[in-house]
Amino acid sequence: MPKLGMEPLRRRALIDAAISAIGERGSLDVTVSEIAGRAGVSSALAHHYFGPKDGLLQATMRHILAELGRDARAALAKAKTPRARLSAIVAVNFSEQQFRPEIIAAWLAFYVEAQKSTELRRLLRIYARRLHSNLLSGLKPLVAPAEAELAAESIAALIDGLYIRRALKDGAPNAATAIGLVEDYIATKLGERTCMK
Amino acid sequence: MPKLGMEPLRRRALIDAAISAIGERGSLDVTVSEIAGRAGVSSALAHHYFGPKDGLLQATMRHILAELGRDARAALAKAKTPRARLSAIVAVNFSEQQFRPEIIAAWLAFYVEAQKSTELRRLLRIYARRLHSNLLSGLKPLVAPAEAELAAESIAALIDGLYIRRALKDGAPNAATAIGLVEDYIATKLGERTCMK
DNA sequence: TTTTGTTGATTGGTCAGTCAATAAAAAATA
DNA sequence: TATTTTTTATTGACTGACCAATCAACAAAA
Repeated sequence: MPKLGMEPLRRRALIDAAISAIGERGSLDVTVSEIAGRAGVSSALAHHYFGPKDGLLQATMRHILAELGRDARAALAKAKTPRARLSAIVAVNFSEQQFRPEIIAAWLAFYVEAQKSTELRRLLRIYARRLHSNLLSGLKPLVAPAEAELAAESIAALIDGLYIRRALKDGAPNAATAIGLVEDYIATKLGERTCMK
Repeated sequence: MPKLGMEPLRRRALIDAAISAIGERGSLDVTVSEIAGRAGVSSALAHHYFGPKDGLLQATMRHILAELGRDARAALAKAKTPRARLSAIVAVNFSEQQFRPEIIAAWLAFYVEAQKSTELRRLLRIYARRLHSNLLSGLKPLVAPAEAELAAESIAALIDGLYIRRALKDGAPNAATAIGLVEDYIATKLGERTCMK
C-alpha cells in the first residue's frame, strides 16, 4: 500500500485548527501562528502548504462547504418525495454536524470577509445557488413556479437568519427550535395546516 | 444663542465617516486614520474624542441603533392597529434610510465583532429584544400567545437573513422584494390569504 | 490667560510572509 | 546491503509593513 506523505494530514489538521480558532475567536482575524500552533506545527509550515493566509482561509471555507454539500447530497438521496427533500435540506442545515458554534461563527465571519475577497464571495454564491436550487427542486412540484421562487428565497433567508441570530446567543445551539420554525413556514406555504388560526 | 463647540460636529462627522468606511470595506478593519481622513481630521483627533478605537466603533453602532430606533418609534406612532404595527416595523427595517449598502455591511460587521466585544454584543441584544418586543406587540392581539412568540422569532430571523443575503449581492438593494417576502409570511401566518394556493 | 481644538512625529507592538538551514525519509547507486 | 543523493518535511530567525495610541507642541477662541 502507498505510504502517504504528510501533506494531506497537515492540510487537514490546519483546516481543522482554523475552524476551531475561528470558532473560538468568532472572527477571521486569527493569526496564522495561532492556527498553526493549534495544529501543532509552525506558522512557516502553514505558509508552506497554503501560501498566503487567504489560501488557508479559502481552503477552510471550501472544506466547510464541501462537508455541507456531502451531507446534503446524502440526505437528498434518501428523500423520495419533493416534500421529503425539503425537510431533508432543513435537517441537514441544522444537523449536529453543521449547526455547531464553530461552524456558525465561521459562516458569519466568511460572510463578512466575502465583502473583501472575490474568491470567498464566489464560494458563498455557489452555496447560495445550491441551496436555492435544492429548495426549488422540492418546491416546484408542490406550488406554482413563481411562488416556488419566492418561497425558496424566504426559506433560505430564514435559515441564514437563524444562523446569524444563533451567533448572538450563548450556550448550545437549539437546533430543534430552528427546524421547527422553518418546517412551520414550509408547512404553511404548502397549505398543510388547518386553515385557520 | 449658545454657540456650540466643535465636539458634537466632529463626533458626528467621525461616526458618519466610520459608517461609510465600514460600508465600503465591508468590515470593521478600517484604520482609524482612514476614518479620520474621510472626516477631514487627523487620527489623533479621533482618539481625542473617542478614546481607543473600540470607542469609535461602539459609538458608531450606537448611532445606527439609535437611528433605527427613532425611525421605528415614529412609524409605530402612526400605526393604529396591531396589523399596521407589524407592517410598520417591516417597512422601517427595509426603508431607504436603513436598507442601504453601508448600513447593511455595518450590521454584518458588527454581528461578527460582537463575538469578541461584550459591549457590542450587549448592544445587539438590545436591538434584538426591541425588535422582538415590537413584533410581539403586533402579533399578540392577532394570534395565540405561543404562536406569537414563534412567529416573532421567525420574522426577526427572516429580516436578519434578508440583510445578510443582501450583503452578498451587488447593485442596489431591492427593498420591495424583501418587504414582499416578509409581508407574505405575516399574511400567511395571520391567515389573511385565500386558503388555497 | 485659560480653555478648546488640532496635529505631526514617534513609539511599541503585532503579524504575514520569506529564507536559509536542518533533519528525516526515500530513491538511486555502488 | 551499504552508500550516497535527492526529495520531502520542518522550523527559527528575520524583515518589512502597518497601525493604534500617545504626547508635546501649536493655534485659535473665549
